[in-house]
Amino acid sequence: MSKKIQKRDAEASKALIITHAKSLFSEKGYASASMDELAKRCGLNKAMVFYYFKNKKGLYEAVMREVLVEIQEAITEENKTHSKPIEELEGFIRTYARYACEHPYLPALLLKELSDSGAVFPEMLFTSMRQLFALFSDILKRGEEKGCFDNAIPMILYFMVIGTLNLMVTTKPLRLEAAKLEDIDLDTCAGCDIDEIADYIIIKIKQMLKEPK
Amino acid sequence: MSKKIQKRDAEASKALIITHAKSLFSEKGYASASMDELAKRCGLNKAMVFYYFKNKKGLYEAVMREVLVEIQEAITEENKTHSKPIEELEGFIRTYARYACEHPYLPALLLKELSDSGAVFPEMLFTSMRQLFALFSDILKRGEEKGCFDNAIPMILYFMVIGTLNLMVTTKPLRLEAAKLEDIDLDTCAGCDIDEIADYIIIKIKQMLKEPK
DNA sequence: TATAATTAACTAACCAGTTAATTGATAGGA
DNA sequence: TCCTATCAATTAACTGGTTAGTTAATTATA
Repeated sequence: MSKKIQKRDAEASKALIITHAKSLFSEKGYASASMDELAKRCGLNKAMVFYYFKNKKGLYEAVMREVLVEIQEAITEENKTHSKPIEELEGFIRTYARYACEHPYLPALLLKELSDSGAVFPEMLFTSMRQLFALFSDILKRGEEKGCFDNAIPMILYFMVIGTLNLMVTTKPLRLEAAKLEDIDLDTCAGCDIDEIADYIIIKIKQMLKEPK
Repeated sequence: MSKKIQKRDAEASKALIITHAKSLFSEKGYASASMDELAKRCGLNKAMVFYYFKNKKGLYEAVMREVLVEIQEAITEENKTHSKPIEELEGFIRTYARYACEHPYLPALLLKELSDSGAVFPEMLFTSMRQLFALFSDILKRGEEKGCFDNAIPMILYFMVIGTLNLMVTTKPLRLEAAKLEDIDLDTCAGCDIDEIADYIIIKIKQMLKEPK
């Protein structure tokens, strides 16, 4: 069943649209992303977008679904390789960090959605985010039961982790620019790579969860 | 010099536009905010917007400037009442939290800007954010010199604080909705007020900055 | 030959920004 | 106190460009 190269390939066209839509939406945001430009980037006729995805919202929905499923699967998969809560937590943070850095459309799209309270597309951001948060929350809960974590409020800690990582990824160009100015002595971590950042967050989160003795 | 009520009042019209623009931009984002709708909300003619602010970008600039100056002044003012770094840090977090909660357009606008790397209006977001960050950074630096803080990377800690607070504010409606569902046992802190959240963050940040002995 | 994929050309709505005309406040002179 | 010239504030109506979405015809494939 190997696919031969053909002029017409529904799957290929669909995938092409999603790929370019991911970057377009994350660059411009939902409202400013033009379907004309998307078609041009894909090298397809604009009508194809509506043929496959009904309308702009439908395309955005498909994009968000793919993005969220991807990150969720990556993290869930990685999580299986650990048994101790501390290792699970470390894995969660490191995997999210790497994934966000390699797929920078994710933090951009997520922050845009979260700053809108899901104005464009509530329901599914909702379910997917809830599932990811549930995984994080469970790790902390198990850790508390085993006595290795103390005084954890999962919701706040969750936003601490993904909020910080998302911002560190999306503001990278901004921080690089700020580093060039030398009027005030300010370290914007412009040179830091994502693993260093993840390591630092891990250390600090661990410190936060240490039981006071 | 008391202003009498008159049919024509430039200052009042200008202020009216800014006020409604703040909420419109934070609700819809820059691209989706329509100047027609803004004029309707203000009860003014659309041409007034362009008469006072030249163009949409000019209005957005004015809005962002006001918002950022407001928060910066609030924090700088509060900061003067403290002398010890730990108290300064506490004050910074608590003031930002309260201000963000009382003016929810701030977190919405900030997250939108930061997720774009300042695509709409870079220069001044830049300077203002840098000044606010400089204040935060200085507090940590002084704390480290006095030996009360350890292993602080200001940029990451800054995003940890404002990232978490911004997200907790903007996602409040989302978290309230999530709390109604009971399929999985998940605490979304729907009932938490901003002071409790700020207190928790303060405790955790303090723990993170404790010198290891 | 039937059907799925693709296209060019179109529409109707919207939107930022302009313009020229009009209205209201006000200060100065008679 | 009234008249009026001036200028600032306000308006309705318009423009040109863009956008999401449609349609009917065309081409490739099995």
